Amino acid sequence: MILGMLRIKPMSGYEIKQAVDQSTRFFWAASYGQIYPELRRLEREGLIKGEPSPRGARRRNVYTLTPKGEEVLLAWLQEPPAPPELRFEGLLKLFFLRDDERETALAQLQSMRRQNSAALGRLQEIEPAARELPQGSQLLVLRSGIAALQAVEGWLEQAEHRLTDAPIEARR
Amino acid sequence: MILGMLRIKPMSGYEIKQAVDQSTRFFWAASYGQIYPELRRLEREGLIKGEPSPRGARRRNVYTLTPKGEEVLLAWLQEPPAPPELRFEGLLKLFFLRDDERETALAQLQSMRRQNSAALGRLQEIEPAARELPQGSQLLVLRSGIAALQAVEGWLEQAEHRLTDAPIEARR
DNA sequence: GGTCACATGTAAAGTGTTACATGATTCC
DNA sequence: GGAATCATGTAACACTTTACATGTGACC
Repeated sequence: MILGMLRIKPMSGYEIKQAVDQSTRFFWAASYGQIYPELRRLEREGLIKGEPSPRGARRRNVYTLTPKGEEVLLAWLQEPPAPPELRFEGLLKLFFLRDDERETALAQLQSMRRQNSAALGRLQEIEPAARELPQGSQLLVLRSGIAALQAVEGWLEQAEHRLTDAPIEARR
Repeated sequence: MILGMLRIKPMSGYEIKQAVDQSTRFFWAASYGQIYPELRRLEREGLIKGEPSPRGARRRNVYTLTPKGEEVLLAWLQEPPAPPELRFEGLLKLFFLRDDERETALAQLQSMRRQNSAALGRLQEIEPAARELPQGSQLLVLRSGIAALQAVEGWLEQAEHRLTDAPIEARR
């Protein structure tokens, strides 16, 4: 991820973190605790090169891809991707809830929908600006997120309705 | 997750692992390296109780929820869920690929589609049997997975077509 | 006898988050 | 002066995977 970010343009660790938070966060997050040690390691391995580039008296290190780093990045970009990994606590809770705990299931579905709508809203807000992005694939990826969240949204609504409209005897 | 599984029925660590692999794996996975130590910890904390239940000379430990464990489980089931976490390497690669690397982007999309179709196929295979599951929510969760994967499938196809049909100049 | 599924576990390595610490600059 | 942002970093902890180790039982 760091190599990919640095191919877009040379950046400091702080800027990489910002870029992640503004772009890949939804499908690939990273914290300072990962980024700074990793920058050192990548430099030790000769894949990137750091250069002091202070702003006033505020120290700052801007990293650039080395030719070797670009090589490694390109090879990685061509390898088939690892299967996606997901950790979805909401679904897990739903899975464990029994038919006699419909109230709780409904509440969980509503929580999930709130979260999902919020995320979808954020992506949709970004979309107009993303049309100006230099690389078409970045817009593509954003739209994949929008499509997936919209599907989840639809499913959540349907599930909620099914629980709400369910047979009378279960309703009490 | 362990508490939830044990509420369905008392199980050994081995059986819990099997249950996870057959059900929640797509949105919540677990390895033996997590399960066995965790079973010990949960027993130490009094949330579950293990009992030797050998099959022949093959030792085996079956764990049951204690009242305290059930209490903790119910409280957890009612807490609002943590936001889902995703790690999707394929999207990350796509994100970093430039418009002049369309061949690679296409290959990655195809890899993703193969993976996605395979996963979707597995879920759809399960679906008929899942209608007989004791809890409606389990079927609900399965269908959420099917819906999400179908959405991704559609998006992947569309993205592939756009890349294939697009003129050499970048297409927005 | 060999292979596979049953069954439990540990050690090491790898991955990742959180909280903290430090200091500069900008803006109100 | 105080708060927010820029900027870098570490330490502790939590989490997870992988590989290995051990032994039983069923089936061919």
